[in-house]
Amino acid sequence: MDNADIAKVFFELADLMEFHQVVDFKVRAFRSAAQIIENLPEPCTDMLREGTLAEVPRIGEGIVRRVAELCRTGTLAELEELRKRAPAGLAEILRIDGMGPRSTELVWHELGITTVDELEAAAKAQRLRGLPRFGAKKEEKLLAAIAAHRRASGRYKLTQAYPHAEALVRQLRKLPEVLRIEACGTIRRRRDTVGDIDLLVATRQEHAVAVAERFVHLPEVRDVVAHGETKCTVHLKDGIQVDLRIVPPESWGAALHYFTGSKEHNIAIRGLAVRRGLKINEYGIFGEDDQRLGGEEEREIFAAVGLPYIEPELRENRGEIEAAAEGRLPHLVEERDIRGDLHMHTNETDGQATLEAMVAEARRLGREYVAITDHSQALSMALGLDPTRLRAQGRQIDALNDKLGGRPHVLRGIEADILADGSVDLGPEVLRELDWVVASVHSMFGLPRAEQTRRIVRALESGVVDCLGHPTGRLIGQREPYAVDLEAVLDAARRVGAAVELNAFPDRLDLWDVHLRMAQQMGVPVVISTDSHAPFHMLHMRYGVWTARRGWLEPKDVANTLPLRELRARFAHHHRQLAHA
DNA sequence: GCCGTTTTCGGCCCGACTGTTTTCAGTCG
Repeated sequence: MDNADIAKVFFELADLMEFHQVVDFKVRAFRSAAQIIENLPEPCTDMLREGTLAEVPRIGEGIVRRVAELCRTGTLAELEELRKRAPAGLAEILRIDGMGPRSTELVWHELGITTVDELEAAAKAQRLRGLPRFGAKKEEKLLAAIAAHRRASGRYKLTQAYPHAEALVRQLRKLPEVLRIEACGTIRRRRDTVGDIDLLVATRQEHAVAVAERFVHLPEVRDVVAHGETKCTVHLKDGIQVDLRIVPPESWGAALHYFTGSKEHNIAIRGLAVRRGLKINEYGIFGEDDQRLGGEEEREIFAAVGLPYIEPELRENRGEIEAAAEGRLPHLVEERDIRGDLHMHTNETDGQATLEAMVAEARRLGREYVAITDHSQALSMALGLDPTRLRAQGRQIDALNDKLGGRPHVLRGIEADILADGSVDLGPEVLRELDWVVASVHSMFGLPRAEQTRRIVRALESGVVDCLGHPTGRLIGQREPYAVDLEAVLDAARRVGAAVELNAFPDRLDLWDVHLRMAQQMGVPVVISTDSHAPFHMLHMRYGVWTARRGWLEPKDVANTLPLRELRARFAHHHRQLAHA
């Protein structure tokens, strides 16, 4: 069982316990344990074996015992017991907006409702309104929520939601009443997927109603879920939910911190505040007798608990508070640190633009170097290059370099397929003519974990690979990562001095936060690349940088922040090896 | 279930909105 499997069990356990009036704090403890296990930097099972699991904060005796049981038997006796007592469909009902544990339990016990379909039927037949706290309006809202649940089922890619957030912010900023505005929540923390868009506005008290009114009437809004004086919720025309909060300017910093989250980070910060006799809420920092001590700027929140400012991307309660307290917060990489882009395609294979057009865009963006890495021959559906075509492209690149005088410097590269047996698609006699070799898996995603791991490790150990492309192969919302022991892969990369890619393409963002930290801790360089198939894709670099920041990466961890000469020196060993092959 | 410069017991973040209440529970973030 990997960390995600174990986390899932604890999430389910917490959900089921909620139906059975188990002490709320116990449920929360399981849920927080699930979240922590999901994000552990190494396999939970290894930590259990080594006895280090219990050292993790908020993982105690009870959780360790259950993890051991899980490893031994594959399940938990108490989970099986609860599953027998609560029908499986209740978990889905719990995800309907407006249905919490108490209401779900109520409709189950009173009306025997155990599925979303049954809930919908009961609402339509007006059979819910007899229950306490259920009325005609609640039935109506539930029907709408069920429809929304079926439509939206889940989360949006950050790269889908972010432009919406930008557009809404741009429009509201034009209102004279709006003093400050920013998107918070998962958008500001740059998580790869977001459930909704959180907007925060600062305005004078007397203007709050007017701002809320303007917001719910924006042209993008399809329907209004809630419309209060300080809080509104709407759905946009494409289904995404937007929450707007309105606060007075003196509360801006406190609210910005509060609505940026994460929830776990906020709880930890508030816990520190409580110990200092302070109260922090979205309106400010308060001392004895509720005396207001600050909250206009976000920095004041951290200062109140004795910490330096913590970047939003780090706020997941994954050690950032301890790091801040000890003065060892990372100096996160920024987009302007990026000097080159080392993965892109042209219309020689499956790209949409010519070599010249791609390089022209890189020049416009001020890149110092770019690597042209078209597909290799094995990827026939993308018209992969054989040695002859690759050499012809190389001559074109040489000519372009002469013409542009090295602004940017264009590197001859390839994205070579890693074949089923772990060999690299092109031989050393061809690869030695190149400046940059990316190797990627594009087939046989379903191999068993051990085999997939062996395959990728073998490709790295060939010694000809500069960078492993999109190491997990996931496509957000479409394809799960392939089963692979990433720690073993990273260890192989470290041994042979290869980099791993952070693929900035919106569907991929692969690697992501947990892996990036693992790579950093193991000393494996990361390359942030756009995998561009068209000139405008090069703008996706920002998504890659955001993801890198979530992985605590500093410029020194990212190889393409290096000047070209140093980059070449760092990977020269592959090319020396090739020359002698 | 977890945790401890106030504690091995007794706390555990906090406020807005809604619908149904005749004073508030449930839900959400």
